[in-house]
Amino acid sequence: MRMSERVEWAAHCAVLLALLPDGRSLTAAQLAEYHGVPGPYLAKSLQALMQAGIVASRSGRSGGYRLARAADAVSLLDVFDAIEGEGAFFRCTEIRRRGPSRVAAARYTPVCGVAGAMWEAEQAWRASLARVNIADLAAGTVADAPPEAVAKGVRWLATVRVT
Amino acid sequence: MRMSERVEWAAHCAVLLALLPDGRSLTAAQLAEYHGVPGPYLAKSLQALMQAGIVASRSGRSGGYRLARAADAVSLLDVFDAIEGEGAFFRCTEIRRRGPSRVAAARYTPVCGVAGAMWEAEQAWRASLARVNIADLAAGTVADAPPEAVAKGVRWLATVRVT
DNA sequence: CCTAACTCGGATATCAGATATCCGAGTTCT
DNA sequence: AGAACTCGGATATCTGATATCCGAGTTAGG
Repeated sequence: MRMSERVEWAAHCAVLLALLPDGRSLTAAQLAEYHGVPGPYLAKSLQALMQAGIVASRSGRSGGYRLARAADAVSLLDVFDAIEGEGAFFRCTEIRRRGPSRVAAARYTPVCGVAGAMWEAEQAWRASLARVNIADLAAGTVADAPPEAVAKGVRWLATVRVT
Repeated sequence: MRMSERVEWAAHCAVLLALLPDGRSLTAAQLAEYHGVPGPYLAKSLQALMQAGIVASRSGRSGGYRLARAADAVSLLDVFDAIEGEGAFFRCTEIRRRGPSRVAAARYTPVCGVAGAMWEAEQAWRASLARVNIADLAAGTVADAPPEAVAKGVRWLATVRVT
């Protein structure tokens, strides 16, 4: 069970957008270049972030993407759900209601023990991700990154066409 | 991101094996019939449980599967890992080290913030699953199942060929 | 001891979802 | 008003999961 790489891309894009100066935005192609990922495919993930209301896009000649709300109001869980969809890891197919021990469906408890345990674990996972927001990650990235890498990033930002 | 149905099958098989009378075992075909799932494919999952040391198999004319150790020594996490493999949900591809801000690899912190948060959430998920063992699930299944379903299960067990 | 039947285990087709890409609709600046 | 550039949804390719089969090995019985 592996999550899509696009979650990683989307998270890093959100962090970069959070670090932009006020009013500045970046195009999908620029975000792709900065992260070294295929541009047309990254666009698909940006569309998903758009539909989830995490980023806002502006069309036309000076268009681009920016965060749609404050960075500390976007959790890592929001980003994950935007890319992967909100379906649970575990989907109970009610196999207890199949086979020779089957009785009428109404007689069973609402959730079987296996599904309940899986659901509880998933809630723990979601709660942990919900505690992390993009502002935290952005601050951590700047603090932890090699100073030279930050400087190169700033230089790159000065180079690219302003949108 | 969805886990394989085989995890559900494997968990229910482990529960059923835990409920068997001492010394009794069931063949792959019998386990498949009881759960209403495709036999030859379930066998693949049983092989995975075998390699993980969760169940033990006996070959030959009176062969079958039984739990390899006490039911309370098998966690739901053990079953999950046996089926899905132990690879993490999130695999960091180090995109921070790509693109125009790249510097020498040695200058970076060991784990980036995004990967760290993902890893922590995954640990919470695993810890929750590790707290649930097959003996608990077996007890809960008997307690929660409709009495008639339990009776039908016992009758079925008396019907099938003893291995 | 030999036979025969039945079991598990790994190798093999089929299919869905993810991956990667392209072109059209719409918008903004000149 | 025109032109160029942007986003957005529809389209090929491909890896991994799904479902199945047959052979090797083992056990009970004659």
